[in-house]
Amino acid sequence: MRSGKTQYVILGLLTEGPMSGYDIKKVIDIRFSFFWNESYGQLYPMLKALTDKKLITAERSSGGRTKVTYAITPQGRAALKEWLAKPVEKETVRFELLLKMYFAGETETDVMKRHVRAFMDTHAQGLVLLNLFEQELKSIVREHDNHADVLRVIAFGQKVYGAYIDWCGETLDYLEEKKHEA
Amino acid sequence: MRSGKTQYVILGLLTEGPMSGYDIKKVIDIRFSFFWNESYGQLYPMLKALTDKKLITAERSSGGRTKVTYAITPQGRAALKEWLAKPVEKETVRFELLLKMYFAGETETDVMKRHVRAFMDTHAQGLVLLNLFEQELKSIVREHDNHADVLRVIAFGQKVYGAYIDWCGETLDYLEEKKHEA
DNA sequence: AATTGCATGTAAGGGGTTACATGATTCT
DNA sequence: AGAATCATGTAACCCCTTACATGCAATT
Repeated sequence: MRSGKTQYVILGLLTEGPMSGYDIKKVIDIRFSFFWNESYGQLYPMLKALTDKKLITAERSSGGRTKVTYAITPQGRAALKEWLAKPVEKETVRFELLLKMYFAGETETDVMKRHVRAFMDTHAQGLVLLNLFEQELKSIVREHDNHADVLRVIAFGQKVYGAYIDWCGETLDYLEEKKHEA
Repeated sequence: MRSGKTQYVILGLLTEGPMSGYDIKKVIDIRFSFFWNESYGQLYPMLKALTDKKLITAERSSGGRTKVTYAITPQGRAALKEWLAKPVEKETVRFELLLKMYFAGETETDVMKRHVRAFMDTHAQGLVLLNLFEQELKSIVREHDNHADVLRVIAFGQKVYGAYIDWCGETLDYLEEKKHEA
């Protein structure tokens, strides 16, 4: 039982209000992207399963386009709360970049420089988005009271991405030196 | 083709010298644990597959205990180098802690404090191990010339774990305040 | 008229963990 | 003698991504 957290992402998002599977996916892609991801292949079957378990309700729109709006039930809220109380499982991270850095001796220094620079760029871009998201959140008057919690989540991303970028800077310097040594 | 990087971990480690599957697992568990993981269920079948593909050779020990020592072939080295040159794929990270922080409104503040403190503790311990590993590396005379590269990998862990711990400190303060507000 | 976005869903297949099975060797 | 560690391997099972299929609605 490594995971099975898809259900809790769904339940959690539905506490903010009813949504479709498509909406949920969008929110995850945009707001959660730096710490979470889900695919339709996980989401849609799970929405069905949660409906069967009565943790959420499904309402199919009458008329033209098929659209299913899901809402959380009291049982769903209880299940979410139960999970929230459970200890966080040890996450298994996998950094391909570090693997390559570890084996850097088997390739050229320029290859590694490219990898580190690419890593730096993507995370610098990510940081920009996080900063934008932070500003956006701070500007709008608090409609929901989870604002402050979300800011903490964003702060995590900012700190960690900052650390990544720092490391990349140092490592690029190191690689530059290494190159001239050889 | 999300992954399939197990093979390159094996090839990479075997560049340092011949090893058994058991050895490889140990090295990954101890030295790579903060950025990589592998299970026997992945390792052993992959060792067989790599042997079939002639990227590594297998030598079974004669006598008592069954032990298979693997060594990299020139083709294996070439395959590794080829992979090293390929761009690093976007890693998909999943932080259950952040998911819970995002939905913190649905539970008690003390619950979140526990989670954050646990996260802080495990990574503080991890940081100690990383510092030890760094000292150890710096103390022994460089037998292999990959020392400096490995130090860079360790530095990544130190920086990122430092960022985690920082964030935990801030977040614990935030949660403390939040608790007294309510 | 065509493209993009909205919207739901399934099937196949790969990646990965866990649990189990088996047995030798070394340490206490 | 018993426990821990060395050592290899398999099978079941789950999680997850990718690719595909389908079709409506809004935009350009």
